[in-house]
Parts: sequence; structure tokens; C-alpha cells
Amino acid sequence: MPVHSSEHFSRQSNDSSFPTLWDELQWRGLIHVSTNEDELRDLLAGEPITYYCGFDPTAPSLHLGNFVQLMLMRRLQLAGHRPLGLVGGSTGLIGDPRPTAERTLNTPEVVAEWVGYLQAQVAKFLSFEGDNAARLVNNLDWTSPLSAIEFLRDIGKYFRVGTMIKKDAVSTRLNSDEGISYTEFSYQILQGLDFRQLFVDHNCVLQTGGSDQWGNLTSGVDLVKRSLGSTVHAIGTPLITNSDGRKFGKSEGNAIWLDEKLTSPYAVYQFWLNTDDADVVDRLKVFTFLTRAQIDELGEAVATEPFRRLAQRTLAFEVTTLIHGEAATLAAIAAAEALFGQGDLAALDEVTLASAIDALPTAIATAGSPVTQVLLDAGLVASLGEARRAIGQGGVYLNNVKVDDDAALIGQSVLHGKFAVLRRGKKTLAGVRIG
RNA sequence: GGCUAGUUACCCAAGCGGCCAAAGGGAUCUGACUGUAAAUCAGACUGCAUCGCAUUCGGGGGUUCGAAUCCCUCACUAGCCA
Repeated sequence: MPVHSSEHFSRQSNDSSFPTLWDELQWRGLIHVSTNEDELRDLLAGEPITYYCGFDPTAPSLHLGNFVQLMLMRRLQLAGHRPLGLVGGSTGLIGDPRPTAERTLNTPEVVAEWVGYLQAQVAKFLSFEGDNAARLVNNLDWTSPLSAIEFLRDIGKYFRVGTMIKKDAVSTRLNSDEGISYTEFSYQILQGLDFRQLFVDHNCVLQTGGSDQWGNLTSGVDLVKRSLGSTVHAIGTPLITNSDGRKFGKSEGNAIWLDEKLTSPYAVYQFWLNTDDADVVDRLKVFTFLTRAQIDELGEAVATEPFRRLAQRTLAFEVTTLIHGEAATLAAIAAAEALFGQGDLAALDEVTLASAIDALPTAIATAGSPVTQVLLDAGLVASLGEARRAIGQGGVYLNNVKVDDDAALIGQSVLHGKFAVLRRGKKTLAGVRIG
């Protein structure tokens, strides 16, 4: 288990100005649906309880969508409750029904590898010390020994097909041309089983998750009630959406991952910095531990002096620090200031420039490389044709100077003899090392 | 098992033998305007390339001078019947 120094968590606390934790969670917009509001308010305000949230290994890393869940978990822990971080070694082998299409199954080896990655990520956001230390669990531990007969006799009997079919995730698919396989149809049973197991083993009485998982959350609540006669609870967080209707958590069509190898701290910082004015206050509530007073102040700043982008800067700093730590965040800021600064890039000292370039996707080139090829190598464009088009549209800059000839060579402009900065559009950058 | 409808580019969706690299919408990207914001307007959006070429319309195989469009077959999906 990873152990963090206390300073790692020192900036994190709930806001004591709220009468109860529940009120704060509501104000932050972390609660979209729940089993029983009054009971939950009391439950969370009382003696420590054990709660869990599950993450399925459908990718090698968690992303910003999962980050909402991690924030809620951490807030509950800060209030004294005991978290169980579940990574779904078995549910990940099945896949929950997506509204659009049947999932492609991953091999058990791949899923097992991803389980390890996700566990490490979940662990970063929870404290494993003290009376309410977090624990990691894997549902493969209790699902894998079950035989098909045991599963059908002992668990299946508690599930009514009529109820299962009515769940949104299932009915959406049944009503689509896509249909649904028995495999994915069964998913809700597995997740229900998890809640029952954790209730029995750890007296876990609350499950949190995204509201799109609501059907799966209640599946567990119902199973515990039917099979054991006990009442347990669930909280569904809202789906985070952008005010303009675009999907939250994507940048240029790519998900923002929590793994720095997949999404650099620089890219994470840039993502948050570019938050719309209309959304920034909501984001501050959900994704930072700033107090209500601080957030109100930032909201005021958006209204009165939007051009300073104080709220966006604060949001980007806070979230990037949560995910990657303060050192990486400061480096990302320094890189951004160097690259987006008013000054001439050639005027930057070599050390600053080198570290700024380190923060960007980079390509290796020679002085004689065509700019179009380097654009492609750096991932700024998808093809040479697109590179030429971008140049033709006046959207490509080499060291902040517009490239107007699609036959231009990198070597025409090199910084400190070994670097160049390529930019596409206003803010998509790549570093080039001359080798 | 039978019958019917369907499978088109990132998503939705036209096309029903040549004028189809394939209408339209959305998403995305770029330009202008800005605050590394939004809204708006303009352009791009299979790849390579000097109005040309190559690869696409679920997979495979045919018919034809020529197919996304017709035929056969396989796979998958939905609905109805058994």
C-alpha cells in the first residue's frame, strides 16, 4: 500500500461552514440521486461508516470522469468514514452495458494488468493511515470461486428479469438496433453481488458511483435487502457536462487520463485552464477542496474581471496539483508561461526552454526536415495533406512565427541550436529537438 | 427454426447501376474577433498528389464496360411468427 506524507493531504478538508457533510456535498453538486436523502444525511453525520466505489479496468488508466468519484470518496473519508476502493477484476471481464454499443472483451491478462494500474491510481487519492484507513478490494476474489450453478441458485433467484430489463442501461440497448448480449445483461447482477459481499465482509453500507451507474448501484441495494433483510444506501453523482453541451473531460477528442504517461501534467493544466467561464465555478465546487467562501470570491472575479481568468488559473492549479503534485504543476505553469508569454521565444534561456519543451509532445528532426513532416511526427496533424492544409490556412507557427510556405524547413529557425517550438492554431504546441 | 427489415466515413443519416470519395446534420480542427473563454462568421474534414491517382460504403464471392447501388453467401442486429 502506498503511504503518503501528511503534507500530501494537508490542503484537503471539508468546509466546516456547512451544517452537515450532506449539505456540502449537495452544494458542490456531487449528488444527483440517492436512495434516501434524510437517512443519508444522518448516516453521514453520525458514526463512521464503511462505503465503497468501484472502478472497472476497461482502460489502463482512470480518467477525469472517474476523478469525480475519487473526489467524493476522499470527501467522505475526510469526514471520518472508511473507504473501500474496489477495482473490478471480474466486472472488468464482463463490461457494463454502454448505451451505444456492445463492448469488445479484453483478455484476462490485459484486465489483470489494468487492475494493478487502477489500484495504484485509486490509492493516490485516499489515505491509508488512521482509524478510517482505506482498503483496496478486488471483486475477482469473491466472484472467481463461484460456480455457474452457485451463481444461478444463490444469487440469480433474487433477481427478477422484469426489473433487470427496466434498468436504463439495459432498456436503452434493448430499444436500439444494437441489442444486448446476455453477458452485458448480467453485469448488474455481478455489481449487486459486490455490494452484498462488502456488506457481509466489511459492514459496508454505502456505495457511490456515477448516476449512469444508478441501475447497478440499486441492484446491490436491492440484493442486500432481499437476501439479508438489511438496508444499505447508494449515492449517484451527476454526469459532468459542459454548458455548451460538449462532452466534459475530452481534449481534442482524447480523454484526459490521470496517468501522466497518457496525459502530461502540462496537458492536464491546459485542459483546466481552458474551462469556459460558464462552467468554471461548478468545476471549482466539484474538483477542488477550496471553501465555499473562496469559490464565491472566484465566481465574483469571473463576473467582474473575466480577462484575468483567475478562477481558471486557480482551478487548473488546484486540480493539477491533486492529480500530479505541486512540483509537476509548477513546472507545467512555468512551461505555459514560457510558451504563451509575450516575449520572443529566442530570448528564453536554454534551461527554461528545455523544460518547457519537455512538457510538450516532442518530435525529433534535423535542420533539413520539412515542417510538414515534423508536424506529422509531433502528432499535431494526422497526415501530410492536413499539414499542408494547416499551413495554407495560416494555422502553423514555428517559434511563434507564422509559416507561410508548405515547403519550409525546420532548420530555417532553430533556438539555441537544438530546439524549435511548433504551434498549430492558437494553442496546440509541440516541441522539436534537432538531432 | 421461419419470415421481414437492416449493417454507409468519428456519430446520426441520405444514396438504390455510371454525374459518388459518396447529400445533409452533429462533433472535431483551422482562420477572423477575443481573455490560451463563450457566441458569431468563414474554411477544412480518406490518403497521396501540379483538376490526377489509390483505398473506402459489415466480410467473402459473383454479374456488368462500369456496383455503395443487382445476385449468392457468411457474420451481426432488430421485429414478428414458431
